[in-house]
Parts: sequence; C-alpha cells; structure tokens
Amino acid sequence: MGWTERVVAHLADEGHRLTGPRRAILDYILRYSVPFTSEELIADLQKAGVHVGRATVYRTLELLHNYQWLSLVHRPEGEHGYVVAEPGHQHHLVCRRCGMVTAFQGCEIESLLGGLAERLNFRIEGHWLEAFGVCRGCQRANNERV
Amino acid sequence: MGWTERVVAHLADEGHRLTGPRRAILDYILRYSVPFTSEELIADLQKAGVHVGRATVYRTLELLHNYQWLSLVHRPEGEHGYVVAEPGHQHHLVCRRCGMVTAFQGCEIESLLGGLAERLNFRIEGHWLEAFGVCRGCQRANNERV
DNA sequence: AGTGTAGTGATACAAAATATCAAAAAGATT
DNA sequence: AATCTTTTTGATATTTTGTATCACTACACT
Ligand SMILES: [Zn+2]
Ligand SMILES: [Zn+2]
Ligand SMILES: [Zn+2]
Ligand SMILES: [Zn+2]
Repeated sequence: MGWTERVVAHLADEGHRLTGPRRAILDYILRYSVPFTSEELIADLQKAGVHVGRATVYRTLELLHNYQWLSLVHRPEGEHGYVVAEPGHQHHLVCRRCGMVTAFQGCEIESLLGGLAERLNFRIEGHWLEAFGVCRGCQRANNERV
Repeated sequence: MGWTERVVAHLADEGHRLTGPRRAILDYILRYSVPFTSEELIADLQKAGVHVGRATVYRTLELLHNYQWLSLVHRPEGEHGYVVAEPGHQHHLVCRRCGMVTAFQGCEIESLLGGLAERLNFRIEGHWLEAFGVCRGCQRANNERV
C-alpha cells in the first residue's frame, strides 16, 4: 500500500470526501523529487493541463500538512517547500545541490535538550530539526567533474 | 561593546556605509523582545515617526541576516521572524505563549547526526534546530491563573 | 434517483515582496 | 571645504503570494 492509498484511506476515515481535484493533486505530488511550493504546484498542474483551482491547491496542501502527510522543509534558496511524509516525528536531510530530501526517524534530541531545558527553566514541547548537506548522488557527480 | 557597535564596526569592515536609515533600524531593532517581521518593523517605524523607506527596511534586514547579525525563527503562529543574533552556530528556544526567544550554544547534534550521515552516505554541512515550549515566565503566569 | 453537505473555483481582494531609477548622501580625494 | 565617485535611498509601479466570498458542483449515503 503506497503513500497515496494510505492518504486516501486516512482522509476517508476522517470524514473527508475523495474528490477529483484531490485525487489529481495527490497523484501529481508524487512526481516531485524535491520540495515544492503551492505556487509551483499550481503552475505545474496548469502546464500539465490539469485543471484545478488555485484556492483548492492551497486548501488541499494545507489539509495534507495538517495531517502530516506533507512536511515543510527549508529549501536551499531559503523558502519553505512541501515534501511527502508519514505522520509522526520525522526529520529531513536536504541536499544543497539538487534539493533532494531524505527523511529519517529515530530522534535522540529530546534527551539532548532535556538538560538544557532544566537549566533554563524552559518546558520544551517540541522541536524542528533539519540538516543540510550534499547527497550521495551529488557527491559522486562532483567527484567525476573534478 | 554592545550588539549595535559590533554590527557597525563589522559593516564598516566589509565596506558598507553607515547611513542614517541603517542607524535608525539598528537602534529600533533592539526594542523587540520577540521576533519581528519586515512588515512589522516598517509599521512600527512609521508609528514611531521614523521615516525609512519600505525597500530600505527589506534591504537592511536582508543584509544583517546575511552576516548573521539577525537569525530567522519560526514564530508560534507559523511565519518567520527575525531576532538579533551573534554570528556563529546558534539555536533558539521559542516560547509558544509569549514568543520570547532564548538563544543557546553548545551543540552536540553534530555527533548525533554523524552516524546517520555515514549510514546514508550524506555529507552533512550544517543544520537548523529550533525548540518550542513554554518559557519560565509563562509557566509561572499559568500556574497563578490555575 | 434524491438529498444534504463538503468541496470547488471564478473573482475579487489583501498582503508581502521585488524592480526601477532619479535623487540624495557617505566617504574618499584633493 | 569643495569636489567627485559610488553606494544607498525611497517613491512608485509591479509582481507574487495568499485569503475571502459565495453561487455552484459533485460526493457519499440512503
Ligand atoms: Zn543532491
Ligand atoms: Zn526530533
Ligand atoms: Zn513565554
Ligand atoms: Zn547545532
């Protein structure tokens, strides 16, 4: 069962309708290998001849983001982009060259922040972590060029 | 030597001119106790009767951000806001109630990410970490109310 | 098939950010 | 201190991004 099917099932569970536009957006999203913005998706859908209203794109992405089927990451240029995700605590490695994103779980940061929080009397409820670097493919490409 | 003086000295070093508008913005920035956006600063300067063009505010904030004299953090409502910072590796605790930001250094995350990077063949060059929670003051205020 | 309601999208609108470019002002030079 | 060179500024126009409205559509359920 792939991402789309899980999303569809979950949305149904939550009482949302499976509409044509939502289906089209879900399908299109999977074609991205790098984070995308709402505006980019709108433009790409249009180019591809898929007719979906601007407001619907914004609404659908927000819906998916609320359920954590999409995550936001910082792209190399600075703005936020969406990437497909699975619900739950997750972090990302973002390639500065090609923009590719790799998700990873297993986070030991809570314990790391624990001592700090105690010292500062700050009650920590969550965190956002994202790492930047160069992915395997881009390292190789670079070596070949040199 | 305070933040402003360090910034002024650094900008001079880098060959930038110390203009009236820049001075005004630097002075005003220090009055914020929570992260602020470009638009907020523009509005506040106007209210305060300080006349600085909109474009200049955007340009100056970007300049300071490039030199890391300002950091961007996610505010409780979701958007990005600027906070004064010192160049170098730094992270922030952001209070979800009042928006107050506490910076901290001493970061052991590199080592934590090291093993992961090796497994994934990803060369990590940096990271962004930000923690959310409730600051000391807001915890106390809440207790009193309950 | 009929019904109630979530969802859609054209349009208008608002907000945020950038581009342009003549005029102003820093700082160097004399 | 007057001049010159170059950065910087800011009014304005424009683009980009995101939201509000609301009549209409079509999904889900009986
Ligand atoms: Zn890459
Ligand atoms: Zn984590
Ligand atoms: Zn607080
Ligand atoms: Zn760190």
